[in-house]
Amino acid sequence: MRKPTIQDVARLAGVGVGTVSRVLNNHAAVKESTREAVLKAMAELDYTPNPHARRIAGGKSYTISVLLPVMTTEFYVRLLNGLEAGFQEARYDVAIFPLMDRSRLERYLGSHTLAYQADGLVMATYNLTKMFNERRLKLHQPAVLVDAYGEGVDCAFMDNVAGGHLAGEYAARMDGPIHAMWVETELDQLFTTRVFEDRRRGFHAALTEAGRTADLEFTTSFDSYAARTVAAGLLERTTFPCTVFASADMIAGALLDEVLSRGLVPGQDVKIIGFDDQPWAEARGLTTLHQPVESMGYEAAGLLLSRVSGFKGAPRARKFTPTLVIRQTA
Amino acid sequence: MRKPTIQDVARLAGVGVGTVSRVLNNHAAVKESTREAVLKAMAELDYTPNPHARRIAGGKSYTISVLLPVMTTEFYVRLLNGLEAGFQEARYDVAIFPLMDRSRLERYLGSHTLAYQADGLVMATYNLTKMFNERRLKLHQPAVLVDAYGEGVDCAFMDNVAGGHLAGEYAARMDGPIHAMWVETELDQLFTTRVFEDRRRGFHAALTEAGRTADLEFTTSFDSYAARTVAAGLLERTTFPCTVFASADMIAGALLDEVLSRGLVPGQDVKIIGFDDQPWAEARGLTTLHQPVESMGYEAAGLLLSRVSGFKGAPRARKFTPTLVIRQTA
DNA sequence: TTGTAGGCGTTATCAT
DNA sequence: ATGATAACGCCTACAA
Repeated sequence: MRKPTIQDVARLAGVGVGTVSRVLNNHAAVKESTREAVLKAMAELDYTPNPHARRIAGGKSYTISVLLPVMTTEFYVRLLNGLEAGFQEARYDVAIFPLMDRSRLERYLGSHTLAYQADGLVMATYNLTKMFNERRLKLHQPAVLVDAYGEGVDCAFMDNVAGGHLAGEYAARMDGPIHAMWVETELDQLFTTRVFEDRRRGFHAALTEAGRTADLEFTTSFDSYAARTVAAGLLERTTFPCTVFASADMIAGALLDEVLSRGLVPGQDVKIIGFDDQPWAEARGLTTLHQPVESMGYEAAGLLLSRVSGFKGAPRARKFTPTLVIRQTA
Repeated sequence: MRKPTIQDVARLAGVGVGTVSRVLNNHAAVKESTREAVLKAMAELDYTPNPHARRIAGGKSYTISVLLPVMTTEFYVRLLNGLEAGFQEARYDVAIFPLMDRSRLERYLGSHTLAYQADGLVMATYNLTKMFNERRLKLHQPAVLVDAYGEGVDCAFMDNVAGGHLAGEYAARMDGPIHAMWVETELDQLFTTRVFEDRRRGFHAALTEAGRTADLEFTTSFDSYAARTVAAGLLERTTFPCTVFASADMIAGALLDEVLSRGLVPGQDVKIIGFDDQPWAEARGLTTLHQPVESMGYEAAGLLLSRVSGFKGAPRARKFTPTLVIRQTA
């Protein structure tokens, strides 16, 4: 009752193991009739190749590892969807290795894990290649960065500067003071991300170009309760009408709550621009920046797959740009 | 510059590969002096064993696969933490295979994926063993259910009935009408979970035992905006003071928002009991049910590891019980 | 076009 | 206590 091997298939089909291997990896030159015979034998035995053996024999294991920060946000679900879609088309499996904290990272850098043994590695949000270099560790398989930018590596990333710029352009056209709510960035030097910094840069650039400046600016942690408190502070100090760029939908949602609870009218007294286009954004009429996250993931998969297949060209960087979705709040 | 192998280590240490393998798996009988020599050589070469080769050689790969529904909730992060802690102690790696939808599941059932080839399999939330049986597929490695219950398999699960009961007992002691807010359960027959149904059963049982009954009951989707709307409806219809069992903290949070925005006093006009003890629950003073999720994951890891090590006893089921954390809202 | 044989990195079974 | 050596399941020359 043990799992059938390539030998079993060869025997049943009356061919050599080499031939079976050839049809398995559709290496050219297999007579159609024998190919069919082999396929039939495989089906009959319910044979599936052993990825470990494949890998060990110097071939591919058809597995891609994804190093992903553990965040309970919609963003990563969408990213995963895009990645999976791309890899699945090429019949690759993806295994996720959650990066919970720094100690976890150390383990991966220890380089004995399975993550390290797949055909390719995708690193989301954090550019871990730096670390590999610093420690003079060699990456033994092709890698791609997604939602991050790095020199010398293929990468697919979101242009948060452009996103912030779009928000700024739009806000500059509104009457009344312009405010902003930013998100506190992580302090861990390893796990640091520049998204909010970028959104801010783009936003300010756009305002400047339009001859305007930001009035009040607040920073909050990425937590709806905290954001709500900060939003209250903002509403205390502003005059109306005003426009607020809340650099993440979660923040925008909290602000929206606070606005409504004060009997103010969103889109009129307070114009709100979010960022992310969360699933609920449409229902709440939130004007926000939509990010093509799935496309970014899909593209990253394509970049990596080309490397896995032997592509040797120069590193490629693919930039994705958010689009402004105008709804009722602004 | 290729990765060092056991051969390299053996050569450097001046011993045979067999000896190196022995110290690697600390099989008995290796002279202390040679063991040290081998260890030194491994360190020097920065050697780490190849899990694929280990697996192929009939040994173990020291990798566990976790089949996990992709959900952006704190719950799964905590669960993962517990699982990882358990496996890590035994020096096992864990690879996560995300279950996004039914088609994904089909692939895993196809049984050729790497997920299927680890030393053990943990299935979270969904009892996939049923499916394996229905299709007469054989699981080639030990499996454990976590956050799910199943006959004939080891499992570690949360007693949501008991949790609901605790909420009911507590609510029954309050003055005024008792209401409840439930969460709409998924409709996919495969991906169905009974947690909210269980919480409800326990809750009603407790009320009955106390000679009371639930007054208003609402159902909402698992979304804070929708919940807020439902909460508003509830507050329109009730009299005060009242007590509300919100069967998930996210729902409780939305209700709390609505209560505050109406100038009502939580814990006085409206007593709120949540479920989950989310990170923010303490800051908001939410009375809620705390689930020992990490412990559950840790225990599941232990159960699986014992199987992987050859334990043949009858299936074991470990039940974990939530505890009521009383804060300001009730 | 196809079969045979060597090798991938380990573990396990022999001897010694 | 330890060193050869045969598996493990597959891929890839090489030969036919």
